[in-house]
Amino acid sequence: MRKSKAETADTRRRIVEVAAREFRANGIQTTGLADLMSAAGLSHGGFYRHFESKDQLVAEACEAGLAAIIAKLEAAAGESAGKEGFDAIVDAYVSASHRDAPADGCPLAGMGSELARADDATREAAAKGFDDLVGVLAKRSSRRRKEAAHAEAVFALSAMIGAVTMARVVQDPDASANILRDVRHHLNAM
Amino acid sequence: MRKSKAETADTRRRIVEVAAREFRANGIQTTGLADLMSAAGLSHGGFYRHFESKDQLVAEACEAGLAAIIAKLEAAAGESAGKEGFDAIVDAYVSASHRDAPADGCPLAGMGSELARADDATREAAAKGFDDLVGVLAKRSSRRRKEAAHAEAVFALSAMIGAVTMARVVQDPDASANILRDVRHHLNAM
DNA sequence: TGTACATCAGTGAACGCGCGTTCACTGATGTAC
DNA sequence: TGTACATCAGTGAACGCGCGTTCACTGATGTAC
Repeated sequence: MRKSKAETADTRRRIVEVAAREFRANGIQTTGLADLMSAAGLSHGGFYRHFESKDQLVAEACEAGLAAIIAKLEAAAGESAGKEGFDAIVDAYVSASHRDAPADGCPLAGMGSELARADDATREAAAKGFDDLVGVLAKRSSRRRKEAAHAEAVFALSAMIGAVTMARVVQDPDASANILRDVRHHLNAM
Repeated sequence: MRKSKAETADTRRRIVEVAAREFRANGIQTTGLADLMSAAGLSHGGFYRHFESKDQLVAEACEAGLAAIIAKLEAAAGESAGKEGFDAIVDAYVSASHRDAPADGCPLAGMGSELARADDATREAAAKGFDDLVGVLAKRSSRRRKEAAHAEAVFALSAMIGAVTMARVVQDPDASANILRDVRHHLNAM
C-alpha cells in the first residue's frame, strides 16, 4: 500500500487544506481527526504518518489559511494602489460573502478566541499572519510616515476582525449587515 | 440533603458565576461540567437539578458575563459624560489588564469565535450584550446625529473586541502591547 | 539494468480517557391538614 | 402549632459516545548491490 513520494506529499497537502477549511468553519476543538481524514478521503489511522499530533496540524492549517486569505486580499486590491487598494481590501474583508463563507475566510475571524488559547506554534503562525495582513494594509495606507501607516493598519485590521466575528454572532440579518456596513464606512472614511 | 429555596437559588447563581468565568478564560468546549461543578464546590451529578443542559448554562453564563462587563465599563466612565466617558471606556477595555484577565473580561473578546457557532439562545444573549455595549458607547459619542453616534459605537466596539482578541493571540509582549496602544490611540482620536 | 530487501503510506481495529447526561439513593425542607 | 408526608438538592456511580493516539498488518515504492 505504500504510496510514491509525490502522492504522499499530495496527501499531506490535502489534509492540511481540508483541516484549514474545517477548523475555520467549525472550530478547532469541535473538529475531530476522523472527520478530517474521511473528508480527505482517508481512514483516520493514517494521520500519524503525516503529523506528530493534532496540534501540529492546527498550526499548519492556521498558516495555510492565513496565506490563502492574504493572497485573496492582494488579488482584491488588484491594480489599485494606495487608498483605493486599501478600501478594496476592507470591502472584500468586511463583507457578507466573507461572513457567510468562514471555511474560505480569515482564520483570525473564524477562530480568533480559540487561537488565543492554542499552543505556541499555532499562536506564532497566527501572529505572523496578523503581521503580514497589517503589512498588506500598511503599504496601501494614505499615511506618509511609516509608523503612522503601520498603526493605522493595526487599527483597521482589528476592526475588520471584530466586525466579521460579531457579524457572525448576531443572528438578525439586518443587525448583522449593519455591523459590516458601519465598520466598512468608517474604515473607508479614514 | 434537600436545601432551602434560598440556598438553592444561591447555588444556581454560584454555578452561573463560576461558568461565566471559566468559559471566558478557557473556552466553552474546553470547559467540562465536572470541572465547573467542583469549582463551585459541588459534585457534578447535581448539575441537572439547576439546568436542562450545558447549552442552557452557556447562554446564562454569556448573559451574566456581559452584564458584568457592562457594569464595569459604566463604572469606568464614572462621572465623565460625553467624549471623556467614551475614552475612559475605550481605555478600560483596550488595556493590558483586560487582556490579562479574560475570566473577568468581555465574553465577546474571550469567546467570540465560539459564540458564532453557539446555539440560538446563546447567540441571542451575545447579540443583546453587543447591542447594550453599543448603547453604552453611543450615548457618549461626540456625534450629534443619533444614527451617526450608533454607527460610530458599532465601529469602535468592533475594533475594541478585535484588538483584545488579537492582543491575546500575539505572544510577543511588545507586539501585543502595540496592538492595544494603536487601537486605543485611534479610538481616542475619533 | 535487474533482483532482493527494506521502507513506509494507508487500513482497520483497538486503547484509555473525559465528556454530557442519567439514575438510584439520602435526608433535610416544604406543604397540607 | 404540630405532625405526616411529599418534594427535591445534592451525592456518587454509571451510561454510551467520540476523542486523540497507537499498533499490527499489507503491499507497492524506494534503495542497494
